[in-house]
Amino acid sequence: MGGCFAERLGHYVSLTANETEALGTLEEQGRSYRRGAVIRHENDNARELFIVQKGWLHSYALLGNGSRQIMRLHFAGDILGLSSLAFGKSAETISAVTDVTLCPFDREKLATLFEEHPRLGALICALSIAERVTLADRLASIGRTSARARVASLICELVSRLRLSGGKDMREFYIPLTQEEIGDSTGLTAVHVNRMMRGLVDDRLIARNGNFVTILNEARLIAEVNFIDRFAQLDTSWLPRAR
Amino acid sequence: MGGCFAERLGHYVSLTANETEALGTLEEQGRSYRRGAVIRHENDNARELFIVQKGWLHSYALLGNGSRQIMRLHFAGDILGLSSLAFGKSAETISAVTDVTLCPFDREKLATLFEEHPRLGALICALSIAERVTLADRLASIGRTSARARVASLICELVSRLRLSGGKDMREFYIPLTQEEIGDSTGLTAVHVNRMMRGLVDDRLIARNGNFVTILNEARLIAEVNFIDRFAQLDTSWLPRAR
DNA sequence: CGACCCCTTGATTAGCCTCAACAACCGTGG
DNA sequence: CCACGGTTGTTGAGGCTAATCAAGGGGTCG
Repeated sequence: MGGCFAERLGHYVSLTANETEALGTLEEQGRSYRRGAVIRHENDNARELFIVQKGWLHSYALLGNGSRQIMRLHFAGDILGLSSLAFGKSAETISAVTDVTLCPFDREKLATLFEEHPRLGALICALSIAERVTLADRLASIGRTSARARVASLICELVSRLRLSGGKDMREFYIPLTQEEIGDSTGLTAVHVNRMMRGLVDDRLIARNGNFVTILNEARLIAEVNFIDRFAQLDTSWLPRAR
Repeated sequence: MGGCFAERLGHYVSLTANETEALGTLEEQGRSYRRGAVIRHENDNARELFIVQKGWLHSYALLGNGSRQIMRLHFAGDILGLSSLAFGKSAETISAVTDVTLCPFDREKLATLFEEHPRLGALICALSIAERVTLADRLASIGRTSARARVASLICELVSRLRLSGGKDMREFYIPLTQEEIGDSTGLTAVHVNRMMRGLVDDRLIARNGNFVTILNEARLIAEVNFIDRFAQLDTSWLPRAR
């Protein structure tokens, strides 16, 4: 416990002792939520951000026509609720896909961080930009590719992100998403997601067993998709010096 | 021209003399490009950012299947090329929709800005987050709404953004986009964009005359769409103190 | 055991794409 | 000044993809 945020940022730069300490003082006690819990509704006033310590979450918008668009899945290490920095309220609903533990910290304390540790402020800025770019990738996937490619693309994204914590050689993944959730991520109906997954299985690109997905032919899977692994290559060379 | 950037950031906070000066030193001489010029290709190494001084641009991705997804339209005052902060290269192709003038400034100088003017660093961070949220709005539009609603939504977005510089009472707008570009923004074909526009005209929601679009029934237009005007309400209350 | 959720599959429908043809417009060069 | 090619807008016909509607099965939790 403690240091969720430092651990995350430490992936990108070597933190000084000063920085690590400053990050430590941001965080409050971790909080746990049950599967299905709503952490925050769209338009809730929000002065807190979170680091995900354990579990899966997703953020989504509910539309007037009753449908839902999932914007992003969040795993351990991800920063939640950045939109409160820009708007003071949540732009999306955030809810727990599995049981989760979150490390909250206050938005006001980030101001101090920007003042006293400009390198960390700039790094957070870079992370939010990287998140925007992955959203743009998904936009291209949904706007301009077939249903099959969208599903394959989501699988590629999950694989790439899960390997960050699970090791580069992982081939089998536990994916606690319903087909409806996959549909809401990819702009498809659950029924059609089912058919597309079946197609991928029939073509031996993947195998499925309950919520476990095994990658059988990664080369072909990637070939069907416009997948770019963004977070693999964050450039931190321009950041100011550490304090 | 100095001060493009200061002018933009000045919309959100009152800049101190110190801050204005610091922003002024960032900028190099403005550069002009002709309609259709590519400012930057996807994956170009890029150490520069730009502020748009005049004209329209768009950023887009070209997919393996030959199609294009336009991520965002950029107008006067917008910041271009933020993705180079995260990756050191451009995540998207940026090109000029009309003749444009851009004010470039160097990425390295932003590091100094983060150090010496933490408030401005935090503000830039907030702006990049706001941009992410508008991208998420478009994702929901494309993933979960009909062709007609997507086109209407794009019109609403343009109207809202053009009024920022043109005045709140504007009802007629010059929109220098081809129907193909509208399609590439909304995930539709040019042919279908044409039919949807025709529908909006037939229903007297809008009128068209060449590239001019007049809003006839804004209430109904908005009612068909899940439109939220994000930039109207940027929250800067948490920012650190100015220097 | 029943209720509910999720997955699966089939049949049908609707929305958007593709292909095609033509008109209008623009900038260019003869 | 006009002829020309190229781009953009417009409209129709037909086809394909994904949605909708529907029904049944398995699993889990109370």
